[in-house]
Parts: sequence; structure tokens; C-alpha cells
Amino acid sequence: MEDLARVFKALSDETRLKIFFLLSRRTLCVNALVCQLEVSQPAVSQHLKILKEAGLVKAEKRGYWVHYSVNRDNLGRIRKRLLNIFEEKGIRSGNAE
Amino acid sequence: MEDLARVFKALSDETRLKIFFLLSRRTLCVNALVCQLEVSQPAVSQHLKILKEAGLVKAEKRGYWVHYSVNRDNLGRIRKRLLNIFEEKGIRSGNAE
DNA sequence: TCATTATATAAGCAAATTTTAATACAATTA
DNA sequence: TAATTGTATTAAAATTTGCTTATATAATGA
Repeated sequence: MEDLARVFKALSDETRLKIFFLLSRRTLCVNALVCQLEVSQPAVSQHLKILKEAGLVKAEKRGYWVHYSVNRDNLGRIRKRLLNIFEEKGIRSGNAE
Repeated sequence: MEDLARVFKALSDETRLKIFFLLSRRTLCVNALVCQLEVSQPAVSQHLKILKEAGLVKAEKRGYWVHYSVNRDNLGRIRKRLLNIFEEKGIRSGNAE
């Protein structure tokens, strides 16, 4: 339950949602994101941290760049949980946990 | 994009997520929720308002009870958007909007 | 080593959230 | 009508969030 709330919280901010969408298209380093986002570099770094902790994106250091991309492995898991919650018919039956 | 962030925001609070799960099992009036939730009645009412505005739950007044339940019609739409975002392979290709 | 570049972290602050307490509203019943 | 019950709204306090500035860390190159 906690994990799930963390995912929703991570995506509940417009800037982070935008970051997530940008990264879902291609891998980007922090500065590339900063350029497209009208907030400061530290702000972007902080958003990325939140997205990463929610398991939505991952970071890979190359030289002194950090390349961020969607964490596709984890996303599969998240997707399944979301599908379970927003089930076609009865929505869900089991426990929240 | 705004709608989506609103849905995520609505589910980003643990108490609201719990309310949503409870309602996904059965229709409940406000006090029934209060009993299961360790927060005050006004707090629950306010959370319900947020969930309702996000299109996640709906209210039906009967006598002086208000019965809340999952808004299954809207949930279908939300589900599709989520599926689109968390697509199996490339996650997504189009625009955020 | 020192300067530079990219990113992260820390501190402080304003704005938004969440909560509680008090009150208002609405429906029912005496 | 007055009292009661269930819910909503308001106001204010407490907490959290997201931003900026300043600084730290890490990698590269002169």
C-alpha cells in the first residue's frame, strides 16, 4: 500500500509528470531536462530523486553526466498493480496491501 | 495532463488510497468510513470530496446518509489512460496531453 | 594541482495540504 | 417545532511540498 501511494505521489506533481513523460520517450541527462522545464537544476534533481525512489525512473552515471531513463523493469510491476486496482469489472477483490 | 495529475494526486494520500480501496469493495456511508479510518469525520468528508472531484468515487444521498462508491464509469476512462501511459513495451509514444 | 562541468545536497522560505475544532446544513423523528 | 442524526463547510494550526540560493561532491582536462 505504501509503495503504491509513493508512486501516485511521485506522479501527482505536474513537473514530475512531465519529466516522466519526457523520459518515457528517451533517456536524458539532468541538464537536458532542465532545458525543457523552466525550473532550476536543483529542483529537477530533487524531482528525479522522488521519481527514482518511487521506482519509476533509474539513473546511470557516465562520465560526469547522469543519464536518466524510465525504469522499465519496475514499471512492469507497477503496471500490474494498477491493472489490478483498476480492473475491468469489479475493480478489485483482494486486500489493499 | 491536468486531469491525470489530479487522479494521481487524489490517490497520493494514504488515507485517500485506503478510502478508495474500501469503497472498491463495497458502498459505504461516511460514518462507516470514519469508523475504519482513525481520522475525524470532517477529514473523511474532505478526502471524499477530493476523490470525487478526481472522478474516482461518486456520492448518492439516501435519507440523511450519503452512500459513497467507486465511480465505475469514470474508472474505465482512467484505466485506459493509465494503460496508455504504462504501456507494455515502449511505455508511450505520443503526447502527454 | 587547479579550474571547469554536471549533478546532488542542504538550508530557508512561501505556498499548498491535512488535520482538528467549531459550526452549518439537511433529513428524520418526537 | 424542537431535538437528533449524518454530513459538509469553515477557520486555524500543523505539516508537507516545491522552489531558490548556496554549497558540496564527482569527474574531467589543462
